[in-house]
Amino acid sequence: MRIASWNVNSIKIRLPNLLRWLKQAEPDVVVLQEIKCIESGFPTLEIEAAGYRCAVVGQKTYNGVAILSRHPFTVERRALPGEAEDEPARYIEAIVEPKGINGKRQIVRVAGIYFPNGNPAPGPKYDYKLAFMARFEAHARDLLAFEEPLVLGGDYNVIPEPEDVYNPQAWLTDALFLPTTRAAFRGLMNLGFTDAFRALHSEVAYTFWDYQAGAWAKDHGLRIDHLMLSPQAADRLVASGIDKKPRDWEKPSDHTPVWCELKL
DNA sequence: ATGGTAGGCGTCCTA
Repeated sequence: MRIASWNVNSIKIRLPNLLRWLKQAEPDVVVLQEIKCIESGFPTLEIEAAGYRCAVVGQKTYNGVAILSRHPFTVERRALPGEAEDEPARYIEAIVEPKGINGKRQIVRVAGIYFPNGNPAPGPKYDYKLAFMARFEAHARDLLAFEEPLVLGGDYNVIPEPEDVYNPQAWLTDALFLPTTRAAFRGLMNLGFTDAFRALHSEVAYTFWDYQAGAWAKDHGLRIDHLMLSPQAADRLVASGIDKKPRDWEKPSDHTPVWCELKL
């Protein structure tokens, strides 16, 4: 079971790249962020033709998340607990149920999350980021109680450690790297989650390169897209990676996919 | 050198 996360920065612009990547990477489940459209504008037919069912939590112009899956799934949540109807579209959660081997039922719960950027900090946007992270942590704690394979994937907009940014000194006051942000992220991790990429890789690696200032050419990147695994998922982790190729294609997203493989 | 780029029901806002 291969599960991936990708901030596509507009599904309309990125559809050709998404279809190309689905074909070559063959993920079972993908969570997308920043689709930037409402559900009726989502290219469901094209993605279904590629073999994936879709669920969309849409929003015009900004944000928006989706889950794609080759296996049957049911959507469990379309927002975090306690969020209002008009809250930005940043969360989707589903239970994926692949065909069992020997008739054995095996499920994996997958959440797709688009955390607030939070800049400029301090300010109301940063306050919102921290409030979102607190709401998310409370829900993640509840989900852990199910003791099931669980993957929380998305654009966390958090640089966890200095080695996850090309120039930590330049990012000390940024909302993605402030001590308060990193502490909130650690609080979440310390509930018992495993970073699927870092668990298997010690090398420097990034998932995002800004469009500006030749960041991609100079490899000035950040690692801000993460797949967090519950203990039951971490026990099944056999591989993970960051697929840099799509960042080098025509009309790229500024993010590239992160993925993990679970032996269910 | 305080710039630069991308996307969107867009002449600004977000990232």
